[in-house]
Amino acid sequence: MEAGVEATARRRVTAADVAKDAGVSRATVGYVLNGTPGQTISQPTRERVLASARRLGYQPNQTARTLASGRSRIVLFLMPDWPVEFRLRSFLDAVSAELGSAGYSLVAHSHVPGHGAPPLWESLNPDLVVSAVPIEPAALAAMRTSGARVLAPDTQDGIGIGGLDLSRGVSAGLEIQVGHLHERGHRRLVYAALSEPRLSSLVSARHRAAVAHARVLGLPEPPLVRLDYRDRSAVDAVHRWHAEGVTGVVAYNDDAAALVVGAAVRAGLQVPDDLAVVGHDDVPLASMFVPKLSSIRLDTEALGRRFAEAVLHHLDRRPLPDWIPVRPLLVRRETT
Amino acid sequence: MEAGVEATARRRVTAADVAKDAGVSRATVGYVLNGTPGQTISQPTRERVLASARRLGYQPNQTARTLASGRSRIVLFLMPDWPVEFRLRSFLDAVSAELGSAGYSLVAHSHVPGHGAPPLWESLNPDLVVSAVPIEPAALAAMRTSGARVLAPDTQDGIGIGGLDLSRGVSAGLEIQVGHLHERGHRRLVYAALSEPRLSSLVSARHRAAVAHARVLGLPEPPLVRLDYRDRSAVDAVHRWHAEGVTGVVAYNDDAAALVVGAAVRAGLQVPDDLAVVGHDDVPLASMFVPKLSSIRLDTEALGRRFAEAVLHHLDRRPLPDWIPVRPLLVRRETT
DNA sequence: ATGACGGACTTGCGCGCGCAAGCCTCGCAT
DNA sequence: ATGCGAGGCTTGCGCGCGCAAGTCCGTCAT
Repeated sequence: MEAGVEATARRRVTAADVAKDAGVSRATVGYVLNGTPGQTISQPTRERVLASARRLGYQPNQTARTLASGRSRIVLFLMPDWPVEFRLRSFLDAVSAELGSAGYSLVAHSHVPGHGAPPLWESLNPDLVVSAVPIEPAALAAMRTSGARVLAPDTQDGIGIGGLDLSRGVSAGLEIQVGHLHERGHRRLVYAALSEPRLSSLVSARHRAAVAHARVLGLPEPPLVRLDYRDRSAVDAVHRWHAEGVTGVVAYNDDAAALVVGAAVRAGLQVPDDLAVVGHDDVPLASMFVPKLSSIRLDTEALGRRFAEAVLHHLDRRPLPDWIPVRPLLVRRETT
Repeated sequence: MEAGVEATARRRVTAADVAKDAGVSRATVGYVLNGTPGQTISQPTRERVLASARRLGYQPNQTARTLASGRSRIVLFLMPDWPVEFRLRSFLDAVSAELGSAGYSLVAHSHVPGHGAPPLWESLNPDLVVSAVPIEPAALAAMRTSGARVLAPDTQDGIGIGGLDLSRGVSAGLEIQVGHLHERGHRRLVYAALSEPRLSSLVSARHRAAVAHARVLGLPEPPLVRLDYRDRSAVDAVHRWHAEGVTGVVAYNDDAAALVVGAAVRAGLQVPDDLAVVGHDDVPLASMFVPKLSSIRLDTEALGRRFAEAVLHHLDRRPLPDWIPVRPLLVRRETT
């Protein structure tokens, strides 16, 4: 670490410095640099200001700007403490890129309940808080009184977000999972998930969707089974299913699918003949597993772009455009 | 969405409102609420102020506070666009919790190069930017002139952070991987990674560490092999290794290990007799795979706590305590 | 010559807060 | 009676910026 840096740490350059340097008033600097409409600035002055700003390395202080204008150009995206696997990641990247080109910064944050950190929405003063999960009324009130607009799902069920129905895409994926097993001749199904407490709300929401679609197809309702990869629960479950005549497993995600398939293989069952399994998310691992996992792939990038678009509409208080669903894709491999 | 909310959206309550309500000056409100040392406030006044604040639901405006005090109590953690898998996640959670209890908010952000979003450090005005990867001089200068202190690794190599040598833990893991294979009698090793461009800097750093440790043990240098799960590269590699007498694979992470093991099984090789594989990270999947993957587990939570502690020291400009390394753990399963 | 008008700026207030410095009012020592 | 110091507040400035409302001056129609 060079020592000179600290010495150079003089006061940061403000608009006043630029003004003095360019021989104009501070307001003029603001008008030039912001291109404020309705203000006419002569070309020579404009150039002098721009030259001074560049020369001094002027960086507007966003904090002051936020205070003065009342807008921070920050969007806070609140998630439950989901594991951020790579699809969610590419979703966030897409959202971030899209919002970025409109001048907004996305801050994605996983809220871990009950660790006494100061709430992020207070420090950030975001223009908009988008939450993927319902927010307790108290916290919601706190956000609103702190000036932010909040977009959160109203139902307990899902990850629908305000007008933006993300859960549509999810339930569509489920319909494909269930439909695929049905089509392959499986009648008795179960819904399998890892006993990961952080995901339990999502799990039960999806399970409900699975039940609903099974009913539509005239199948018996698939029970929800939570498995733990640290014990024998998966192996036991597989044996039980085999005895009971269950032949199809709808997995919450590819991890759950892998666990089931692994247990089945170890139990000596034939996959997919004795037991067929469909995962969800199509993580890279799905195609490395032996046997390769059938799964559902969502175009999360497209989803992210759509989502960002909707967020931008919301920021401008424009009515939301029609939500064109992003169709999930079935990737058929060796487990069905 | 209830309609009443918008109507209720009156101006947010400020310290001035509280002052008026309590019949004191605005400064007094500040002194009471901040417990400013060196200011004596009588008990009755203090209680009146606290009561008013509570009654009105006063929330200090952090933006104004940041502007006035010059400190935002935000720490920005910059990562390359690593896939945020679950170990990194638990690391971040631990850091966040630890910083939170000291009144700081952690904002973790993956910088995706070249998407034209406004840089986050400007909007956030963080007290400290901690970067896991080296920062280009230009960006570093920009951060510093915008007032933030910056902690970034000086070497090109790794994820060492300022004085906090995270890379120590990593290379320790590698030594265990290489040492374990060596101990099991393997002499010709390769270092296998996924051809994920986002990880390439980490991959080459770790590969160098693997080479270094192999040399220490008197083994030939393990070459770096990048595999792609979307093509036949893994299967081809496995065949080649078998022909060349390579019997041990040090994998960059469990994904890479899974890919190699899967390819070996499909090629009809015996794991671990023909080919032994050690992964890294011990993701849940590692114990679900067939065969179960041997792997390295890092206590990322402990690592996170240590790290946060170091960050706090830095924030207070206290000298860093001695860095006690967090020892990685070898989890031996079926692939070695 | 007079005024209206618009271009090209400047003055100044406000955002909400932290904090230094000032101002009373007591009680108590002299 | 006077001085004095401390407790308990208030006044007021500054943080850096956006933006409304001036001010000044040259031009052009009347």
